[in-house]
Amino acid sequence: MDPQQLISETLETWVKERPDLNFEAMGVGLKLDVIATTTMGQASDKIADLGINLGEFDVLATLRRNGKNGVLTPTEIASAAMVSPSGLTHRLTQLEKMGHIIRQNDPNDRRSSLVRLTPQGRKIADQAIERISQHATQSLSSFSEDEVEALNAVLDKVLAMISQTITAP
Amino acid sequence: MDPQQLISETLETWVKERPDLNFEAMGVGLKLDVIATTTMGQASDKIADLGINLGEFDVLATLRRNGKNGVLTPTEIASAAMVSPSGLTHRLTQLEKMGHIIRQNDPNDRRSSLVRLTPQGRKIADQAIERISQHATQSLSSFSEDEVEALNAVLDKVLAMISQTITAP
DNA sequence: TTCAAATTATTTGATGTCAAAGTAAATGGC
DNA sequence: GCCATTTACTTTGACATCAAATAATTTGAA
Repeated sequence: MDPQQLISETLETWVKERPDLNFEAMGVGLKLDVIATTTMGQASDKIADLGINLGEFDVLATLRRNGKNGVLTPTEIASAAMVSPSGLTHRLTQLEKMGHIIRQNDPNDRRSSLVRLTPQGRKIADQAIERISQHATQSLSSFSEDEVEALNAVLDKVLAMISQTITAP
Repeated sequence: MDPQQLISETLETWVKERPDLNFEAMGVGLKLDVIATTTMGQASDKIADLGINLGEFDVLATLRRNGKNGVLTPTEIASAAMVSPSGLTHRLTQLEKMGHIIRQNDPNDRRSSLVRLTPQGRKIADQAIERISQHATQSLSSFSEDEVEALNAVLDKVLAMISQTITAP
């Protein structure tokens, strides 16, 4: 069913069943979730034929963005990609199988390792970021420059609020 | 790391590495994703001690909102909750174990079944929706009424655009 | 110096999800 | 009325993720 209609019906019926509660803010959350899920799903589709998923792209992108040599430790990647250590291990294993990264010993700390982007991995990362950024731009193409800026501003404000909540629950 | 800072650093480094691409829209998507993920995580935490997760709550809520008798078929629930058939079966099994729903035979169609909310399940659904709606309201408490309305409007516009994309890929 | 505590990465076990196959029953064109 | 098609739900298999436990190593305080 049409997501937009689904959400508005959900809110309407809740108001009818529980008129004592306020659902306006929850509606915002619901919409944000549907939008994010849909958008990420579309982005995932855009790079599916490159053989990687969004989580793996995130790792390649983190290495690619890291400029110069494209080398980081797993800990550094995990913190940048907001993924658990175990989740990262799995992603690195997959990417290594595909030849997009290699794991090397860290000469300074034998507990750790160095993850290095291969030329092939760099190529994949570049193709993926091109498609993803272009798809995003296209998705917002009916918004004016001012509207995008306003959207960015309000999202920044929400993000700032969330950051507070995290540090002070 | 602070999500807001993480996103802005990500965008900055991308601009530096790939000045040929436009990352403004992608930034919007990134922010939406982080906000949605964080918000849903917090909502999940709010109901964790009720023994249900967000997906299970979605099923209970769908039944609870359905007014009068709180009876729906699995197909109806799946379409309202935007979950796959297999995912729904699992949720129903869990909820039945907890005693929040019961599955009955559909007298009119023996392929189908009727999912009925128990009084206990109704109580859990009511507690959960109270907490979730209140948490959402609190999360947006620093926004004015006008700002929330503006936020809603822009999200509606994005949703409308997404609905188009889905039907015409 | 020595050893307990912290750090780093991986493994393990559990969860939640989906796609596709499987099972069962209703529907409708002929 | 018959049988292929459609519909409805469940089961199976695969996958990604996380939390917790584990193993190896470094660090730092006594």
